[in-house]
Amino acid sequence: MSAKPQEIPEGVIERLPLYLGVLIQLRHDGQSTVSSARLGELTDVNPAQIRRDLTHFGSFGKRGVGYDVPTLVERIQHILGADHIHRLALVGAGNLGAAIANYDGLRQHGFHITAVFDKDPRRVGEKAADTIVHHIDELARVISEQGIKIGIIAVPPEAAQEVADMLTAAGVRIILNYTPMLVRVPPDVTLHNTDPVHELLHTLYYLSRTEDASASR
Amino acid sequence: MSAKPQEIPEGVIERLPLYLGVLIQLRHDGQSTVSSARLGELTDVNPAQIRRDLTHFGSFGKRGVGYDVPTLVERIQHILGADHIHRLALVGAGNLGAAIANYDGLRQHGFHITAVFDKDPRRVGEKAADTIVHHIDELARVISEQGIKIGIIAVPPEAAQEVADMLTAAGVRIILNYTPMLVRVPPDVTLHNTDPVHELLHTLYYLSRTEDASASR
DNA sequence: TAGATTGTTAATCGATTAACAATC
DNA sequence: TAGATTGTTAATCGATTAACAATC
Repeated sequence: MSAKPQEIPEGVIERLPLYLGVLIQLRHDGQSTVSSARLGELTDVNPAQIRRDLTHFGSFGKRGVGYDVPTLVERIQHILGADHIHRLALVGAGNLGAAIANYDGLRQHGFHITAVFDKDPRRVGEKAADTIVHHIDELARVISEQGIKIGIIAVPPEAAQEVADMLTAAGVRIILNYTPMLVRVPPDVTLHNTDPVHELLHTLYYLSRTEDASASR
Repeated sequence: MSAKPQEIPEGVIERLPLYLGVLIQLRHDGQSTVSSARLGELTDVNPAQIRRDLTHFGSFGKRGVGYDVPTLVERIQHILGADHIHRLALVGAGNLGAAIANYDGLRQHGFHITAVFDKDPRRVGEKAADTIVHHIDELARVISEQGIKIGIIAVPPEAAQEVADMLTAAGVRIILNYTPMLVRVPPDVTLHNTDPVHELLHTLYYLSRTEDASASR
């Protein structure tokens, strides 16, 4: 009630995972320290911006030296809440679901898929990630038993809204939607859409521009 | 040389696909006109912002009435360069590749996957999207023959950079990278990374905040 | 100490929004 | 005409960047 909520700009939070990715790479390469200048090169972010972003959370560097890589990794992980394990629910065990389940980048960041659901009885009982595929009717029970707060939707588009509703009702707070459907969720649930079409349309603009330029006599 | 390049803010270009998605939905529902106010509700964007965004490209509305839905759809598609067909190359025919190939949201926006490649000889010759899987050694030939400018990387992470290099060398200008690897491309190639970890880490911050709040005594 | 690089302030820049005259 | 809603200006807001004193 006395500590103010410290309104952090959205842009800062978006850049932290970017810094983190590069820092983990640096740590892996055995770099012990890194300057904001070097980090700026690697992330295409202005060094002053990096320093300013970090000061929102404290002072992590040493003047004249730079930032200690392992320490900064831990600090950012802590800020993001990525310093402990999170259980995920994956709904849909088709091609897309299988790709996500096999992807171990998630595990490296502490995201463990501990529940997988599918509607198709033939897929129920199969292995996926490190668990067994449940029928979707079990969703509410399994998710609340495990206290899962993060869900991934990888079902056919027409089922997306229904699945989102089920996840929400079961207590999920973050939803990653891999279908192109716009789904509605209550205000206290954070939704992220991952639609290749969106990205393509966006970049397409720049392609059209340069092609027009070279095509125009 | 005389018409100035009309520097359009990045944010504007990012929002256009969002507007387009909703407008296509509205058109499908038979809505003939829409106001910026209504569009604002549906997209969570300030109506003034929508109007201002559109004026970068002309005046498409009618005062007192709103915007004609089919017309605005066509205008935005034209601005983005999505008013004609684009051929795509997909590299990687595993689970993820198959999911992308089967996804018909791409086709609806004029993105046709006309070339698929894989390293595994057992997959070569299989059907994928509307075409046959080629061996990756054929990549340069097929892409340049078809004049493909957009490529999707859906291979194991360790091969990402190599594939990016091959695509770039073959003349591809836009790359969608579905691996978690940070790949390097020349400045005239636009790269988009789609990494679930990034999104999750980002949203996680907000989850941690609210949980801390309720957990702190 | 001299050199380097942070943390932080102040200046710049650009994007968002409110307001309203134009006009359908 | 009265009501609605755009296009556009001007005001606000916030984010980025340059600059530099603090300090390792």
